[in-house]
Amino acid sequence: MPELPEVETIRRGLAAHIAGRSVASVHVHHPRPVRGQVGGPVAFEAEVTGRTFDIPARRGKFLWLPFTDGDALLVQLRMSGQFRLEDPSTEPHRHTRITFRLDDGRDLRYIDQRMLGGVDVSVGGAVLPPEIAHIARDPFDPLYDIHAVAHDAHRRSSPIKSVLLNQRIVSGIGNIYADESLWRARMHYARPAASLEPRDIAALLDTAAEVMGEALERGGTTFDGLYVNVNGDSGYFARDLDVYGREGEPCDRCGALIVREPFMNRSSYFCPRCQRRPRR
DNA sequence: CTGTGGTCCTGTATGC
DNA sequence: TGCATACAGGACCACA
Repeated sequence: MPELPEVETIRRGLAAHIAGRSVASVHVHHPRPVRGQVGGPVAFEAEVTGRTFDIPARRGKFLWLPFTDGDALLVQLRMSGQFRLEDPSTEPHRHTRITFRLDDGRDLRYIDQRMLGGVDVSVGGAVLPPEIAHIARDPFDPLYDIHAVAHDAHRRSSPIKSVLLNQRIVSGIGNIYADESLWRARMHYARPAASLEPRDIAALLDTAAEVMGEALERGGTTFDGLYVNVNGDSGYFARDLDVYGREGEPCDRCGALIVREPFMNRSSYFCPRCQRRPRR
């Protein structure tokens, strides 16, 4: 569920509280989120106990919690993963899957309703986990090369939205921010990437970075309890969305009614007047 | 090689 | 009320 702004909000929240903390104990409540661990939950608990966290890092929607020994905890939140830092005396959320007891007496709780994501020990992954070496840099990465991305995209036959969602081309953009960016750029989601000039694609990428930057300032987008920061609080960007989730409501720009269409097994929201469908 | 669709899960909303 | 269906902020993997 979380996209770049939400994951970055979580990363910052964790950075303020777990950097320098060591893990006193670990308890895995459900095996699925550690399914990648050889030896299962028991081995995971033993692997992580006693290690010390460094400053959390992120690429796109991937989060990792480096240990001071050079390894890391690689986290894929996918649709419903979240972290909360809470006092052990508070009642855990019903979907709490892993509890990390820290040496300051607080609990880091990994909560995940659907468990599509997971947590893995990444050997040697402190700087960049090898498991996500194929994930492209995101627009907030200092080494992100927007012109290289635009030229790559320009060679693609697929719809421009598929390009925005392809984490091997540019990472961090998900279904919400893809739709919001396309609306701002007045571009239809089905427009073939190859039909666009690299400069137009670069402008779209700039727009995507702009939208995600604004969302980050608001603490991310929340519709329900499935995205919250480490304190359990919601972000406020949902009230600033222009098209996502607004089927049947008037476009903020022209007043035409927002349309929802199926696209790649999910939904695309757009303004039929501002964002003209490509011919053919 | 590239691009698309099914799949992994649980929960909520909606319609009959 | 019960039941069925659709849908949900993602990404991997098989297959065309």
